[in-house]
Amino acid sequence: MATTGTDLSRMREMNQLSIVWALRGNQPSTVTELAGRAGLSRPAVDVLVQTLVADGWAEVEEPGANSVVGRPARRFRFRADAGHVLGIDIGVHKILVMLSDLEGNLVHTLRRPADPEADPRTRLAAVDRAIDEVLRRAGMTPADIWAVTLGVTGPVDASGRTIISTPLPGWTAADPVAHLAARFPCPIQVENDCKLAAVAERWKGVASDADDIVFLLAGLRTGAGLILDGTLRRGHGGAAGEIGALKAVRWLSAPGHLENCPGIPATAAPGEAAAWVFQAARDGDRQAKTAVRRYTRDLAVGVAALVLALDPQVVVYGGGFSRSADVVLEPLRQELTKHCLRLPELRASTLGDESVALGAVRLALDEVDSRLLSDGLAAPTAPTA
Amino acid sequence: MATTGTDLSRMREMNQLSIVWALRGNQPSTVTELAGRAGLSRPAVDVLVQTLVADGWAEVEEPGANSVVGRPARRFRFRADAGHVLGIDIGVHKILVMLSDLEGNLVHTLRRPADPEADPRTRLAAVDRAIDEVLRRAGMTPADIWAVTLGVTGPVDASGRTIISTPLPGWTAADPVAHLAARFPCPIQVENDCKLAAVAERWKGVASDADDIVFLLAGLRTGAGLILDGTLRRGHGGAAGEIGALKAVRWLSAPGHLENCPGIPATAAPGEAAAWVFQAARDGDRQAKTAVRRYTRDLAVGVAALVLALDPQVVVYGGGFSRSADVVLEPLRQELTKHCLRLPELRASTLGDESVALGAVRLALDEVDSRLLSDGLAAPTAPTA
DNA sequence: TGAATTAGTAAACTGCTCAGCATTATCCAG
DNA sequence: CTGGATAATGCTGAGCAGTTTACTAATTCA
Repeated sequence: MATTGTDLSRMREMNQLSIVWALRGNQPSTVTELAGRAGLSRPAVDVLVQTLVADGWAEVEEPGANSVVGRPARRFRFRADAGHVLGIDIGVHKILVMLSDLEGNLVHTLRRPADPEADPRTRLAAVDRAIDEVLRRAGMTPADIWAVTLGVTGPVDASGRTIISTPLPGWTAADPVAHLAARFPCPIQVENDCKLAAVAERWKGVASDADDIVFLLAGLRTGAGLILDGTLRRGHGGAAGEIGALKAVRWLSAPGHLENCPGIPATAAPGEAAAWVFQAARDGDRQAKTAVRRYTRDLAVGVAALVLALDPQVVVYGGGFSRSADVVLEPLRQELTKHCLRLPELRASTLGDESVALGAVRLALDEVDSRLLSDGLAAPTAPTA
Repeated sequence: MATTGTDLSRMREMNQLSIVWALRGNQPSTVTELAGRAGLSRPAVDVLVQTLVADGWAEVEEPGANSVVGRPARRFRFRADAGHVLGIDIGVHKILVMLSDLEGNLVHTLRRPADPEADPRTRLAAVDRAIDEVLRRAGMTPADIWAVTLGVTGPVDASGRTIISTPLPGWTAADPVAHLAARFPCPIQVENDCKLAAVAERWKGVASDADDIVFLLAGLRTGAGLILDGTLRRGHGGAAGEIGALKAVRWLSAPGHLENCPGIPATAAPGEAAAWVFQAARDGDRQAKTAVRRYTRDLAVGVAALVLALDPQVVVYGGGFSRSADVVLEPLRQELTKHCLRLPELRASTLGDESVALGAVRLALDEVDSRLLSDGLAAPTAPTA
């Protein structure tokens, strides 16, 4: 807790930031409203907001039709389009690129299928093409981007590399940060997909009210992302949440119960088998229900370990299987009751397979914010890594 | 991230606090040194430190023999004895009371045996007597105490009550906060013993360099305390770290391997059996070594679950068994290698059975600090709950 | 004894917030 | 259409905190 001394200029910086925080994510606001929100006096807010307008961080909205008595107030709006960030999900089967403004509004979203067998070079080339397409549509250049966050499967270390256990072929040799740094001058971040999805779920998803969250990315692979006390926990080596690696936790084999369920039509695509089983279970098929129960039982051990270790408020069931949460959540709850001391809330994700890219956007925005907090806000320009 | 506006007086408060922070835990310091540490100018520090002296937070040390060239500087010292806190460990077999000044120096420590079968009323009465004795020796009254933290076994909720699973007979009905609040006007806190021991280990123990710590309280009971990103994680319901409740994790039965080891002399006291086995294993006894290996194997599953879930930097082996860490750590390391992706450092606690009370002191001091941060520092007086 | 060095102190200056008052723009009633 | 009521804006002076600069005081060493 090393508090450091403050002087006047730093104080002004902080007050200016508090105005930005009060402006952002709100309707265009009058000076009086901002003064209330930021806890400052009206004159102080006035001059602060003037300099924000002069620097390009905010813009004035001249008063229009106003049904209230008295002189109509000018309203100030945060210029969310002063900068943009990219959130990118590099999945096994797809690439998802999201372009967002500084308020987190999505400007463009682009989805491209990916070859599951592609080597890192090919995969990164596909990512490059997708990014180019998004920038082209938005009429932007890499210099307009303030931060980029990439999501990949497998644990990611501090340098953005995936050392151990990734289902992306050859990915342990890839250095995605270096690859993107060649094109983007701004900060570049790589993060594990489960962690990003957890972040998204707290930002725009089903757990926005909770500070302690265990997020399950359930699909053909199972993973977890942890948010404790409102912030993402990466672990010392970036490998937090990898409980699936424990042999007693059968997350690796759990989806097998679904894929090997008797009765799956031979016509079903490899990725569709699980969906078929869930639907069959929903329709009352006996064998399918057994398969789901077995899957849930294997899943529950790992979830219980996380719940007992962390005592979260909410467990979010997300990932590709979350569309079938209606047949999973109840048996999962029953299994957890057997294992746990205190049962957390169980919720199904609503963000579907966009959660990873969305979480990447949020992390990129956090990066921008932390730059603002440490460097203060001069004119809005892209920070350099 | 709701930044709030600042004005001059708040700024002064913060700078004053930064001087206190720079003063505390250091040798008596000159104004110039403080200015460097706090990042303020010399004149500014001078007037701040003057008011600190006037308020009773600091005292001057007139310059004595000084071998350096130039005018000798006055030195200022934090008045650590301006206030005191109590850290109390209510164990099954013992009660340990620590009285500490504001710098964390222990003024008095008192250990009293406790009846394992005592009901809560009797136990709390014994605690009262121990507290009275400590206060008497220090010549203090309850009004001189600024914060009290109690450590108990079993998970503790936000109100300081232990709802589930405690080895203290009848304790679920006890309300220790209410009991102590009748005597102490200051803030009172109750916390789980494993969590407190973890805090102590990061404060004065073997993990002071780490921010992500899994602490094991190993004894006839096994428990865990978690420190992530440098702060204690309680979990949403205060039950974080209770991985031992999982059936696949055999922490409940693990110490049984030691107690049921053949060859234990009948003369050994019930609590001494384990120590005998550890010693025998150290001496090369075949059966004892097998017992230790079995114990370690059961222990390792739970540790591996925590390590995989959290990816800590350090695992600290503490509690009553930590004296025998030399025969446990190596087999534990081998077991963990089988389970984990990334092996954290393994360290043996050096605080022994004082860690819980010491952690309680640290938490009480944190309480005092957070009061200072939020309320600022007027004259040093005991805060009221 | 005087030069060098460092600490303490006072004054001038900058920059910020705030309170209060005059000004301005709008609505509405007569 | 006009004057009064209402509320936002703009301006000025007061107060406060920290920095800079310069000066004085106290000590050591040659």
